[in-house]
Amino acid sequence: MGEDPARRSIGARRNPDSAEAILEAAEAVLVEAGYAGFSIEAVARRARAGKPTIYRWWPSKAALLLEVYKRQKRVDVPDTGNLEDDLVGFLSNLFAHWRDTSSGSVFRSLIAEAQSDEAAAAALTGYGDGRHSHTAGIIERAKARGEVTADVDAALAAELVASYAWKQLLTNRLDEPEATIRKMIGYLIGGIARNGL
Amino acid sequence: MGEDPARRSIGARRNPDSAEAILEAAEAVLVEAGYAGFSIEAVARRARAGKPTIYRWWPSKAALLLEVYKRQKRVDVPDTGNLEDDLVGFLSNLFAHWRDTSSGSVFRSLIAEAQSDEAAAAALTGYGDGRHSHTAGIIERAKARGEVTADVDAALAAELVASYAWKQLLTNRLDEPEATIRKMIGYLIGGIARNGL
Amino acid sequence: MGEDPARRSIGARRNPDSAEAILEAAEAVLVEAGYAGFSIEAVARRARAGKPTIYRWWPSKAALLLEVYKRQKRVDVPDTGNLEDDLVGFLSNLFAHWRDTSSGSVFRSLIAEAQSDEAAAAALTGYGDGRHSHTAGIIERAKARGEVTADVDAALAAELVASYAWKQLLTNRLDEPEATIRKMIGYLIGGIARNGL
Amino acid sequence: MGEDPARRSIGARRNPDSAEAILEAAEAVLVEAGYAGFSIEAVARRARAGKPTIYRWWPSKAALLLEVYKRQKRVDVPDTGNLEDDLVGFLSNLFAHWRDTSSGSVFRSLIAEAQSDEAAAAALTGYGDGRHSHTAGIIERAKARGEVTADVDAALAAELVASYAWKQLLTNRLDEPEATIRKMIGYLIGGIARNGL
DNA sequence: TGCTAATCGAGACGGTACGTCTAGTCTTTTT
DNA sequence: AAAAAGACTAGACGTACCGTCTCGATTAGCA
Repeated sequence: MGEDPARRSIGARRNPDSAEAILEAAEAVLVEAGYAGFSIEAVARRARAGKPTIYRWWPSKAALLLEVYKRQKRVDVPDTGNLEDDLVGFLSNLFAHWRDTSSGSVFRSLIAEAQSDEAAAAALTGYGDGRHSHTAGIIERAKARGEVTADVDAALAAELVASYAWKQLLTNRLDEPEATIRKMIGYLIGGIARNGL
Repeated sequence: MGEDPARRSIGARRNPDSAEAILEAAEAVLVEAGYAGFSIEAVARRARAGKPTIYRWWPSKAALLLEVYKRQKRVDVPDTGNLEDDLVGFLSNLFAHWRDTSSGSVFRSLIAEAQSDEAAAAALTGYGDGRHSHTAGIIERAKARGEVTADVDAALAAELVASYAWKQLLTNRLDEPEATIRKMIGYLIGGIARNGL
Repeated sequence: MGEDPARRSIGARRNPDSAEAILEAAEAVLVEAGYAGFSIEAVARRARAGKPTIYRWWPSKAALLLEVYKRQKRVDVPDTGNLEDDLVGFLSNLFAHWRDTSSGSVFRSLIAEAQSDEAAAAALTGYGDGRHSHTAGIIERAKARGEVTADVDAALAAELVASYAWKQLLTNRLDEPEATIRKMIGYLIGGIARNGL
Repeated sequence: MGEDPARRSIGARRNPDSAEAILEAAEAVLVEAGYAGFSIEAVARRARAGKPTIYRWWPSKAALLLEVYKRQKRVDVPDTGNLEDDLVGFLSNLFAHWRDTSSGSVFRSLIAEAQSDEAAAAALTGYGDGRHSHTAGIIERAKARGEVTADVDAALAAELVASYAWKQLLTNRLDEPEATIRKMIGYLIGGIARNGL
């Protein structure tokens, strides 16, 4: 931040101060100017870093975005002993996290970038798989408690939850009332078919 | 396409040939170069049109994308008399459509564009709402047949289906086997909870 | 100069105001920052022009330099009726011109550029030939007056004079006293050999 | 060249192997890539040397160029007992030397560099003066033999010869036939004026 | 023998400029 | 009035070099 005079090389190895400054700048630019204003130039300017320093460590905008996203604090996954509350709580926390921190902007941008950048797409897939298995854990716990049928594919169900989250994020609808989320989770858990069918 | 010598003004009104050429070029560019290569410049070059001609009729990249998407043949919504088959069929058709035509590329691009362009976001929301009400129709039909509980929010359930479709599109997973789709739809209809809970 | 707001396109043809502004800026940059500071970026900045506008009309730094040089007022070639006075006057005028205007900087830069740019080298050769034939005219006139042996190669003699001028320019010695120039011209006209040899 | 593993420090003093490797690399780069491709970076890469090692001993590109030039074998100055043959021989040898070795490239580059680097200009002037006094020796010898008028300024005449050489070098005309050189030298020695004037 | 000091290769650093691409605006000419 | 054409300013792209810096290893000469 306030360190004037500028950062220098610390020898033939990566300067963590520079890396830090760049990641912080990237996040700030994203928050302030959005994905449209997110350019390597802008990040370099903001971080008082040279463009080559950025390109040296992050070969693409996507790589930078991904690392910025990874640095974010993770959202809490509640454990209430009840599947519905767990899932509703998870989604509520996630939406609040995306709304109130820069995470939402960052992740949206990452998804957008992945639509034109092969590497970003791959990174996103890999990253997403990891996250989903995390979410699937909620369902596995419920399975262990006997709340969920044993033959349910937890990963697939988790994917469904994530899909909903993605779409809300991408369409700027992170402020759904909890009731709506609960209804949605209700459909997933209880189904929409009439009993007896 | 092949009209040489170049199109000319046809007087004080929109030249439908130009509009057509531009939309076709936009689609072609998207298919051949992807969203990354999709620029007004490239479309103008391909369509042998001036950039201002494009900007006159489509104020943004998003508007052009949206119209290209709207021109696409719609996907069939089957009516089998059975909710599960209807939904599985719908998703299968949609994935095939996205896979086999340019629609997938176009829609992906539109979503990406909406992440940095306010107008695109609005257009996408509006468009999506229309589409969802269409999908919701499938559920309403099932409700009428008594397959679905009367108090189910068909729009929300439709949104859930759409969410899944979006995520598969955005993560390049349009080739899921029908069994997976059916399992997913099964969770939505029957829920994942154990009977009696 | 003072025209704010900035220049705009004047339709599908070259804007002479831009060309003018760029050439003036190029000259100014060269005078103020020298060849070392002469970059397309700097010229664009100074001229409030886009880089592509410069590259559109001048494919290389050399082309720009050459045009800047050509725009300069030409140096007077005196006609005193006497060969020695003509040549001394020509060189004195040339040195003064190079010293007192930007021409010297520009031409030096052009020669330097030609050492690394093939196109510049070609342009310089072509341009130089034209100039030398001009200088050779002085000698041809003297030949016509009978001052010079008929079989003298005027072009070669002119080249010799030009060589001296180049070297003085390139080594920052444009302030030689006229006596030195006259001595040098004397050697060319009268030779350095003892009479009778 | 082939010394693997790399050179190391040999203690608190200059490593002559490194100096040698750098000078050789500089020459090689200049020959292979020309002045345009001659960068400290490229020399360091080629020499397997660190950039600071180069900067430590040669503060500028010019200094490096100058030392490379000085290392070159000097051109022979013939002593035929006849002024014209001496000068023609000298120029012929010089042109051949510049053509057939890397000297030409190096010296051209040095002159070019001197147009934007003050230090290079100074070095070039100093070096040139030394060389000219050498060339002037030819004329002094002729003066001693009585071939040349006693009041002739040998240094100035030598400068004129050097000027011609520079210009031929800088304009890529080192392949002039000896006849042309002889004609040029003839003008210098005998003048171009008609006898009796 | 152990310490100091200078040098080495290596490579990162903040910067500047390169030449290309696209954005979005503008004007003229043609229909 | 609208089309084509293409120029305009602006600024981002990703790369190459600039000259400086710090590192860790190396070795000579001084203590």
